[in-house]
Amino acid sequence: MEMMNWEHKNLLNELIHGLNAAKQLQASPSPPSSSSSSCLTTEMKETLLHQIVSSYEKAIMMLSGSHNPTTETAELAVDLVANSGKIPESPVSITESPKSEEAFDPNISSKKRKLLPKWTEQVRISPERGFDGPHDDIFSWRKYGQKDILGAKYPRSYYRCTFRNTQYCWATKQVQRSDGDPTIFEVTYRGKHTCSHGIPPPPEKRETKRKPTVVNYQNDLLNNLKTNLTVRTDGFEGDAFSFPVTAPFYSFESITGDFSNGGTFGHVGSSGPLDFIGLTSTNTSAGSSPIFDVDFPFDPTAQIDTGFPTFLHD
DNA sequence: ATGATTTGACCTGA
DNA sequence: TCAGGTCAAATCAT
Repeated sequence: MEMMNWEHKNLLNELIHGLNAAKQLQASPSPPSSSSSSCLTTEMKETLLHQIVSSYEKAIMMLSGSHNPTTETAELAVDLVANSGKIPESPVSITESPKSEEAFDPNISSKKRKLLPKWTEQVRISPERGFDGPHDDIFSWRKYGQKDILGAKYPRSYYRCTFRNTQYCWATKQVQRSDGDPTIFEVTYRGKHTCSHGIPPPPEKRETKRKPTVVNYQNDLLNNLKTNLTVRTDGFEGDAFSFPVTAPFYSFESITGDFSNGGTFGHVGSSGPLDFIGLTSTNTSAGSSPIFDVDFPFDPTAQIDTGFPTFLHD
């Protein structure tokens, strides 16, 4: 197959990923009652919905290279499910947050900071590549501390958003290497990014050309994807699907297009109600990757209007 | 020169 | 009091 660049592959993977989930959702008859065993459960639909939204967000983020709509959209997805008849148990380990205007408060108190949404991801690195730790999201972090934790074999590292002082972005993350499996890093994020990820707010709203810094982030992401990693989202309470607010993560084999082995993609857990997320579920067969023969109906390098709430504030 | 990281000191909440 | 989280001066990297 002709070499397709990483960005295209990732985009295709995400779009196909979302499409698969959407198809499953579509194929599921809406149950008149809760009796049929062939129908997806509400939890399964919820997971599918998250999957769809997540995939499209990731694809959009790759294309736009800009902001991060994920949390808002995750909340929307949860709302949609809730409105369809069931109030889901929180599928994302995010605690309620103060509203967004507080995120821009340069004098946000430590108490308020503690109320910022918090969630955890487990990131597996490839030890043979000599990777020290996860460097795996599009955001720009500055390390501000490291601490030995009682009973933990490895120290915990503390990072904050690079744009904390310039854009009052209060997002932080902690990285803790797992005692049991040193190839796994537990990354705890706190707070949504309110920054524009290095892009100075444009003088005119929208219609902005992508800045070189964004390209760098995307290149970084692609490099990381090449060198890294598999993300496990199976460590969460119950069988919830995690909604990372940060960059998309992939297993290496997904990116290289080899799905013949069962193709893990993002959610590789087997404990959840669904194990459909691998791309083998549809029109892939061993030894071939027909999904890569799809034409791009648009210019993937073009800036697009995502329609999501943005960080391009006045 | 500038920005990032390191690391001991300090702060805070349980 | 102590563990976890943050600050900030010193140091390092570019």
